[in-house]
Amino acid sequence: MISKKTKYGLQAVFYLAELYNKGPMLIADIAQNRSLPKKFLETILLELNKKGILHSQKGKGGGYSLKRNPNEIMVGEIIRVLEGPLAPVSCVSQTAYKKCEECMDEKACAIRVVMKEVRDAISNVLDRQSLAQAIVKRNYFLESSIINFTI
Amino acid sequence: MISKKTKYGLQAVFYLAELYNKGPMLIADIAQNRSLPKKFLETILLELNKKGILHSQKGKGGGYSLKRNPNEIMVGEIIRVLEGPLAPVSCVSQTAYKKCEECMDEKACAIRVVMKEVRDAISNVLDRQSLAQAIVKRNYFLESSIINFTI
DNA sequence: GTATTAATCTACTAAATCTATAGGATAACT
DNA sequence: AGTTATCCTATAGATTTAGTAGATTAATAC
Repeated sequence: MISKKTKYGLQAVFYLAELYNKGPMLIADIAQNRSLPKKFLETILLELNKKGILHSQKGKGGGYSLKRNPNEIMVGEIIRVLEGPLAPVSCVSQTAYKKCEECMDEKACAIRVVMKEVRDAISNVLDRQSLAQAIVKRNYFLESSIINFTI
Repeated sequence: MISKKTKYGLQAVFYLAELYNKGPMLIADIAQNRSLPKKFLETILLELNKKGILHSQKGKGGGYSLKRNPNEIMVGEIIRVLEGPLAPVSCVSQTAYKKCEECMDEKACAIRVVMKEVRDAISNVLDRQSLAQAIVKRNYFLESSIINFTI
């Protein structure tokens, strides 16, 4: 299960993606709009800023906005910044490989074989799907559920 | 990343899978053989026992063995017992659905749409792969790496 | 250049979870 | 009855999570 921090960050980023090109948004406004704890969100957005996902502007008229087009930011990027590697075990991570401490023989590890497949499966979803695509998909489901309701 | 508890449990279960039909194994032997902390392993195996993965026998000649054939135990089962639901967010879990606390409107959630796909991708790997299959796959890789080495 | 605005930084804390270990109870076998 | 091995409950230290407080820095407006 992903942490609240990651969920909050994703919520904020999706929010900014929907308002892309509408100018910077205040932390306070994002927090209020999405019902997120403001101070906590502050540290999350700061991290996303440092990792090149967001752009910030201080002072009046300032705030946060996406640094790149929502079409060019993959959901996996956000997850990696906030949650860490996608891989279920560090020994199959592509971006942050590390031998498992307790592992005696990596080659002879059945867990590793399975988890490699899991990592790839997760990556195939998260690294191929942009923020924009996710929103389109969400809107499609939302749309069809409204139609079902009104008929 | 999965916890050490889950890794230890998987190691033990794979070990028992390889020794299926060779009679019960002692916790102490499993722990020594796989270099796992014995007392911790004890609580892990107990949990797997209660959830119907393992069979135990007390007294002399006793120990632990798989309750079912390694072909019939999916890796996903073990993960669910030790780590919890496969889903990255509880609102897309098939086995343990629960509305996310911080969520305002599930239908309008872009995170949910993406994470549903992730859950399915993970499940497609873990719920279709038995302990026996994973071991066969591991042996195949091991085999071919030995061949590469000896040539 | 001063006031205002809004992000940045440091540091701290409460609560929960993880990683174990201790020690006695229970059951099975000899 | 004695031995063996799992079962059960409790506990404790370390780490992570979730969040807050308060001062600092930078940009803008006047």
